[in-house]
This record gives sequence, C-alpha cells and structure tokens, in this order.
Amino acid sequence: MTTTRDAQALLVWIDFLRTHQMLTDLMETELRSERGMSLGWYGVLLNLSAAPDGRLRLQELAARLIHSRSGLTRRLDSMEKAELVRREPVPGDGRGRYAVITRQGRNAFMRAAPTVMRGIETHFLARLGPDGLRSLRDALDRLLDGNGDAPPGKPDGGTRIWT
Amino acid sequence: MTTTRDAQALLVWIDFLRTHQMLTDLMETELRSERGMSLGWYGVLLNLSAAPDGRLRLQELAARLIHSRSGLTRRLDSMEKAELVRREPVPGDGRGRYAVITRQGRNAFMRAAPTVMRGIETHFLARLGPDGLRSLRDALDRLLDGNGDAPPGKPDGGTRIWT
DNA sequence: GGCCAAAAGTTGCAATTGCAATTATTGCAT
DNA sequence: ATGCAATAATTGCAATTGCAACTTTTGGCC
Repeated sequence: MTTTRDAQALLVWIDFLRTHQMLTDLMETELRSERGMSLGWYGVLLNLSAAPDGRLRLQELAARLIHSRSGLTRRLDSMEKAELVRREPVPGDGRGRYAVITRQGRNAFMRAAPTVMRGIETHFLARLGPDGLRSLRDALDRLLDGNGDAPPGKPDGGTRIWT
Repeated sequence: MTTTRDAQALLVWIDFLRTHQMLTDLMETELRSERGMSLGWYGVLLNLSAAPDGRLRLQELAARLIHSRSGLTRRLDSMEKAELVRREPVPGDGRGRYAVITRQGRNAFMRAAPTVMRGIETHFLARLGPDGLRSLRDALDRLLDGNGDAPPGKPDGGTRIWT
C-alpha cells in the first residue's frame, strides 16, 4: 500500500538522483575541459596528497574511493603512465604495495583543486546558501548514520570518500 | 583562498557522493537479487507505465532518463529481447519510434515496484524521518533550482527522472 | 519538384567498470 | 617445518556507457 509519505519520498528520491547526476556531470565536464583530468583521478590525488608521506596502501586507498579493487588497479596503471603516481613495495609485507603521489602528481593536484573548489562553490555552495547547506548536512547525516560503511555482503567495505 | 565555509562545503559534497553511492548500491543490489532487474530497466518500465497508452517516443523516454540516446537504444534492445517492451513505428513520422510497455512489462514492473518502494522506505524515508525528508527536499530544491534541466552544452537536455 | 539542413535512431569504437578467477605472500596451527 | 586458509593485488572477461559517425526521414526554401 502506498501512503502519501511514500509517494513524497519517491519524488524526493528521484530528485536526489537527478541532482547527483546534474552536479557530477557539471563538475566532471569542467574539470576535464579545464585540466584534462577526471574526477576519478582527482579523488586519488586528493587522498594521496592528504595522506602522511603522500602514500597509502592500495587497500586503504580503495577503501577511501568508490571503486572496486580491480578498478583501482587499472586507474593507477594509467596514472602511473602519466607519472602522477608510482607504486612501491611495502617493506614488511611482500603482498602489499603503496601508491605514492609524485611531485608531478602534487602539481597536477594543486592546479586542479581550484577548478574543483570553484565548482563546489558555484554549483553547490552558492545555490544552497547557508540554510541549504545546513539542511543538506542534516539530511545526509541521518542517511549515513548507522550505515557509514558499505552495506554488508558487498565486495569491499570501507569509508568511501570520492568517486 | 579557501574559507571555512568552503572546507565545510567540500565535506558535505563528499558526504553527498558517499550517500548517493551507498543508496544506489543498496537499491540496485536488492532489486537485482529479488527481482533480477536493474534500476535502469526499472526506470524504463516506470516511465512507460506512467505514460498515456504505455508508450513514449524514444526521445521523450531518453529525456526522462539519465542516459544518452545510444545507451537507451541498447537498453531497449535487451528489454525487447526479454519482451518487456516493444518498439512500434510512429504513424506520422517515419523517423521516430515508440517504446511500448508490454503486458509482461507491466507485470514485471508491478512485481518490482514493492521491492523498490520498500527500499526507499527502509533506507531513505525511515532514516530521514519527517524532518530529514523536509531538510533534504529543501536542499535539493535549492540545488535544482535554476538548473532543472541539463547543463548547457551537454548532448541532450531534458527532464531526467531516473537512472 | 529538387536540394539541403535538421531531427530520430542506430551502430562502431574505445574507455570504464565490476565480478570471478588467479598469483603471490603471509601467518597460524599442527 | 609444513600445510592451508586468509589477504593483497592483478588479470580475464563480459557488460555498460558515451561520443562520434552514419542512415533514414522530414520539412522548409528556391
């Protein structure tokens, strides 16, 4: 049985999907045209540059991103070819590898960051306004609450931070 | 220069991405495991079943979905093979085609709808609560406002309604 | 009537993605 | 010390996606 509130929730859900699509399209297009970089690459650089020593185990990195491990492997392949990242063995553990951001990677990140931040300002912050930002944070907190991690039964859990 | 509000906005933006990922993963997984249907197919069936006479020009349908035209063509190919949809010529216009939902398509939709609605209830509505739903609607309205359609310069504009 | 730009769909192609299987390594239990 | 399950990362493969090019049809314009 479909109550009025259910119907409302469906509409909001659809708006949620539309909004996400609109915003990510905008940001991706801008970043790609201005800096020739995808949001995916940006996410890797963001996480690595914030990590101590600019390095993260692949597993840790994957946990912060929204990708499966296989996806990360291939993304790092191309980023390594572009010399934004390099892989290094982990001293104590022969299985693991570090992804390390290179100097060029940091430069690329610093050049890209203003574009992304400007996008967030214009498309996100400016439209929301202080009240909207509060509203959104409130709602997202509720949604993430109690499920901050991946749903059970999914391949790899973790705290996802970027596309 | 990065202000405090900018930094906050970045965090909220990241939460927004994470939330979207978490919710769509949940819904997709549930729908697929319980009904063997993707959210993409569901979107097509939802739109067609709501349309007068259960039919929509491909262009109209594409405009309501979040896909490019080519994506829709191939999705309809597979749905047509599953006999959930069929294509028909448009009387007055030899270029156009209708996508028409079949009886089996309506049945599949009716079976799938409860799963989707339950997902929206449990993962979305229940967590948000009345206040959270209000907050979210408020925020999304602000974000969509003034950009209800596709960004300029993108391939196909339109009112997107589903993945 | 004939021409040509625009519109509707489809298809070729390349890139991205995820799942499952594979390889290499580790650490525990015997 | 040996065997074996668990962990880390990669690779094979198939599905999905978007862009650009292409085909067909339309409709205006001369």
